[in-house]
Amino acid sequence: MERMERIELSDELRTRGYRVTRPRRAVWDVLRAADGHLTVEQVTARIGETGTEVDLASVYRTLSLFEELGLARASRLGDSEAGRWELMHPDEHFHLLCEVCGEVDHHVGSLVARIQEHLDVGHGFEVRGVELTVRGVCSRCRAAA
Amino acid sequence: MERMERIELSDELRTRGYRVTRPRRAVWDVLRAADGHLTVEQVTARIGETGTEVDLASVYRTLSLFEELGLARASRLGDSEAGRWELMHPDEHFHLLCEVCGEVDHHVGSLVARIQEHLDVGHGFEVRGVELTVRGVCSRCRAAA
DNA sequence: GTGGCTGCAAACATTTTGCATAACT
DNA sequence: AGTTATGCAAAATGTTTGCAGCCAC
Repeated sequence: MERMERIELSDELRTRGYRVTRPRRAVWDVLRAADGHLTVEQVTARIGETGTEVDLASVYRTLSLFEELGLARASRLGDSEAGRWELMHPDEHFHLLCEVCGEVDHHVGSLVARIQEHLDVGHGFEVRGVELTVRGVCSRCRAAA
Repeated sequence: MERMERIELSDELRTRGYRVTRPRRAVWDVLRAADGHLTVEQVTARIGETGTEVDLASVYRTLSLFEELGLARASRLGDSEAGRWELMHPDEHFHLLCEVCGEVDHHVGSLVARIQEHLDVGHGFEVRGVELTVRGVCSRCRAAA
């Protein structure tokens, strides 16, 4: 499984003429393991924990590349300054943003697909995707309050 | 009408012990006139166009205050760095984000309300609000392509 | 070997903050 | 008059870029 993911990345890169490098593998592995929503700072820190050192700038460049290749995407949920990154995954899902602690979780379900079906925005706007974010308070923060 | 809006702001501020100042009126007027989604830079520039000068820092502070008072809110749609501000309005609406030019439009409709009705995220998450963003290409950019 | 990629450092963009002064009440 | 809010400047934060050397191909 681990190996498969790595091979997928190599293919994705090499097929389009990009090189497979240590920073790119490292960022990929971290995003893969994290399952969602890390800041660049967090990605870099987690890479560091594994013994490898990768420069912030390289992480930024790598994430931009991944975005370009359709492998990852950024979002800026909440009020925090920093962008948060996750690997692209095919499942329909939306985000649960806790207004207290700022954490972002996923919620998988058909809701987004159903929205998209019923969507008619008119005005000649060509719909390419739908993003749904639910703001609220997560169970942990409710327990703490 | 103009006057009414200004009186509303004064009440909102004075009721809670805040002062009614030139920068606060200026920011309010600009947001009111713009009907949505200006960066802080844009707000400041538009104030400048009316002859008044207000410092960037004051615009930031004013917008934060408005947010605290529930009068305005920020969003960070798209890939741009800068946050965009709009006045809070009671209508249910969601955002149309053009992936080409980056512009954000509103779309009013019952969709968001209907989503909220059918929403069951489980996990003890307390839902407070729903944000829907539709990504795509606006009619202008489609025409230009 | 060579061209793309990295690390480093410096630039850039956005937002926040400290402090003396101005201005709202 | 008393204090809050402003303007200015400096700092903090997040992201991008130029360039010399390194490494994947």
